[in-house]
Amino acid sequence: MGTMASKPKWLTPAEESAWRKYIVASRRMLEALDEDLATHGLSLSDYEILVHLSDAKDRSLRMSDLAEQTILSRSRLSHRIKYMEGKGWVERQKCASDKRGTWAVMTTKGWNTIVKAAPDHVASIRSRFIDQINKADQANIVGIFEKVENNLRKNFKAE
Amino acid sequence: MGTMASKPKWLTPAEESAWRKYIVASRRMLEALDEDLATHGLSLSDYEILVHLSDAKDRSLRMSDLAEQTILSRSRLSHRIKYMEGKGWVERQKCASDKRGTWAVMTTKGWNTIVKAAPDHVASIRSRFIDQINKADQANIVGIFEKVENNLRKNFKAE
DNA sequence: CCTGAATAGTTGAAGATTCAACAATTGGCT
DNA sequence: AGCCAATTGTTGAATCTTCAACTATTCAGG
Repeated sequence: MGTMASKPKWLTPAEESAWRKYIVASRRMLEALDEDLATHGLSLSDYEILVHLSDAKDRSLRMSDLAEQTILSRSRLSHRIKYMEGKGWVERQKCASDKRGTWAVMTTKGWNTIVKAAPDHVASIRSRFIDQINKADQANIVGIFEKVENNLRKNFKAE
Repeated sequence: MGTMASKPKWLTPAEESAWRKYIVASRRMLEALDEDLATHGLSLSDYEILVHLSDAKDRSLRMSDLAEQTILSRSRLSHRIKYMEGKGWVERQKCASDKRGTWAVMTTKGWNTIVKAAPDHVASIRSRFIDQINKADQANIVGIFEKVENNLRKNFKAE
């Protein structure tokens, strides 16, 4: 990135509007989802962690894979897993093949927790997001954010 | 919201994909913008605070208005302004008409800071978001997130 | 096989954010 | 006027996240 400045090419009103609408609505929606989940004693990251574990083979993942899938820093995940271990939702197991590694393993209790929370959470996602957009928009969203992410990846590599 | 559960109506693969793409790309993009701004010693919220102040009459806003415009909790804003006061970007002034109130007033130093940062920031927004989407998508985005937000407001009122 | 660089994961402290309680007004109502 | 509810803003503690340092291990190359 660096100093890209030359002549600032300001946003047009339409662009600005798109940007602000997006930012504001996104933040509020995330907040709302988080609140909904709080009913089940879960934060959004807790939920994501549990989802990825429940999708994984043996409901287990190496810490670093889990971190990547959930877009959490290793450190953050480590702290979070400690908390979740306390709750009895996950356990840590030493990894045999790579002695540096740790498996995060979902417990039955963790499984039950997410099974209970999932329907409500999906319903919130639906009512707060999916239901607000039609099929065509869905495809658009996918396309748009795919581009956004590819672009990020590209620029990141470049540095 | 409450207990909405009846039969969980899971997301279709297309819906799920739209949702995940959106979430993941959004998070990464925000991160990237934040990093870009860090070059100028600003966080995204600092920037937002300064922008809203610089748009306001006399570059001043009541704390609660500022909080609303930036979507920050009052407490968070209060802490943040303390920090920014330390940086010399803003000052607090007692409000005469309402003795409970406080004005947040942007200083010249604050103004200079944002003037310096703005071109780069706008350029990041452009390269990481706006440029990835065409005119039609822009209109779509506006429409979608307008609906999302209206819906949130509605449900919020209902509670 | 040995060495140095890279990877996995954790840790404690520093920094940021939320939470709950609080003081000081203001506003509406009678 | 007098009272109670609501509003404004701040504060300190609790919680969460980032940051930088660290250990242990693996991997690649000579």
